[in-house]
Amino acid sequence: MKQSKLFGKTTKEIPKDETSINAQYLIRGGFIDKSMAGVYTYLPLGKRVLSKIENIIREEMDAIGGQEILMPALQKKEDWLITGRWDIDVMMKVKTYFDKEYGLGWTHEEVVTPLAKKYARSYKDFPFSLYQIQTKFRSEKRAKSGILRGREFSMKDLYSFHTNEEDLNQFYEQSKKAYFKIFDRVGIKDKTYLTFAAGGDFSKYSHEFQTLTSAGEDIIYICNKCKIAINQEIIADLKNCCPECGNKNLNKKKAIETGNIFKLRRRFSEAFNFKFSDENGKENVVMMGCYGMGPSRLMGTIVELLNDEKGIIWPKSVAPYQVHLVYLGDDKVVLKEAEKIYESLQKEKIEVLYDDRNESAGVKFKDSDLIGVPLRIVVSNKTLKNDSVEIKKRNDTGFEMIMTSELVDYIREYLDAK
RNA sequence: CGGGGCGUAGCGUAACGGCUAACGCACUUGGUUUGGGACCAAGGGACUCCGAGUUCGAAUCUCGGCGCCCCGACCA
Repeated sequence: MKQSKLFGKTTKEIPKDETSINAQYLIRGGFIDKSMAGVYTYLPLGKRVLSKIENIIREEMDAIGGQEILMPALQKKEDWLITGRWDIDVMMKVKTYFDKEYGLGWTHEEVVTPLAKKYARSYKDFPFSLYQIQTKFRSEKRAKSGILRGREFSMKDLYSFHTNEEDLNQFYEQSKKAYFKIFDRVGIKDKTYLTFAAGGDFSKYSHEFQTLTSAGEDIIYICNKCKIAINQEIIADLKNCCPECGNKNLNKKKAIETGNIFKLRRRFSEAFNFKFSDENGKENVVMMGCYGMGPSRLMGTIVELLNDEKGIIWPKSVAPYQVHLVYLGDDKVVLKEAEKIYESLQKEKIEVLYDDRNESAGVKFKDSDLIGVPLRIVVSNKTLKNDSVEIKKRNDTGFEMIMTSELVDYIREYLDAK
């Protein structure tokens, strides 16, 4: 992508009504644009990051047998009345000209349960799991912290269906592992803790995945022994969650909830009378679990964690581009060489953002630091004297000179490295 | 939803109740620059959030509304 044609602009000034790091850097870098409180547009750069995060999640959900579907955001009022959740305050409602009401989905049990019931009646159909990545709507009383808590946001929600509790438990454990794989791949695993949290009216506890950051809204207590955390909301139940952790081993921290998994058990299958026939032709109620994770919140969390005073430091896995090719000077020969490199990298299917703008070196470097692409390649008459380019890693201060002819191999090696 | 703060050009800010609402960034045109946010010159862009009121006169004061941010509450 030629930066001169890229829609969106970097800015020097911080929007005065945004104080969170993620919002400031993402807006300044031209990743997102605020539409209203808690509602953002993802600009080309931001959309690329979001898509990459979504694809990582997609791959890991597929790996545990999840099948991707897409359910409606516009939902039937009747099904919400069945579960008694129509009048919950986070529910956004829309009304037509003729006063017909619909709900905007903030979760999808009310859609997925009737759906699953329609197609799965025999024990032979189980277990299975369905997921989607979709826009959710929640009427947050107070949207805050950029894309960490919005009223409209991207969410992956997976629902699993089982004939018995052991099978649910087994899948539940599998999903924990899948979640940590995702956190690992997007570069925030070492700050993310499995956390005991309140379970609601259908199971005593749920598990959250809490990522340590000062921008977080939750207080968790991390057990120094077992590396498991407990949400402040249920800290009184400490002994049940983690018997071996005494009070003195706990470390109090602020964190953001980056995932949440629930054993729904029979809460929704009972409400919708979702039963299956077992081997003996006897009917039993289906067991369910749900597993949520927000790609947009994950994106904000990554920015909160991985940045310096100059801008964002994207992990390779989710960076909008892999390489930022920067050309300096106004020399026609240099420009031509830069174009050549740009084309050769594109031919090699390397994702490259090419700063072809007629800006001063300072502007280009500042923008490059802000956008935070992992590898920066500088082409100037200085580097070309030696038939080489300069390569700098965003997360490193030094740089090295590489022969132009060896550039593709260098990049490949860097990208393939863990 | 309670408390606090703020609404002036795309963004950041300035302007005692008193001339045509000023400046920086960004934008347009021309020229000079080109390894860490360059310079010169000439431009364009504002119903000062909306509505009422006070006043000879309102961006400025008063009231109401709307919006935005922060703290708290809330977040199966």
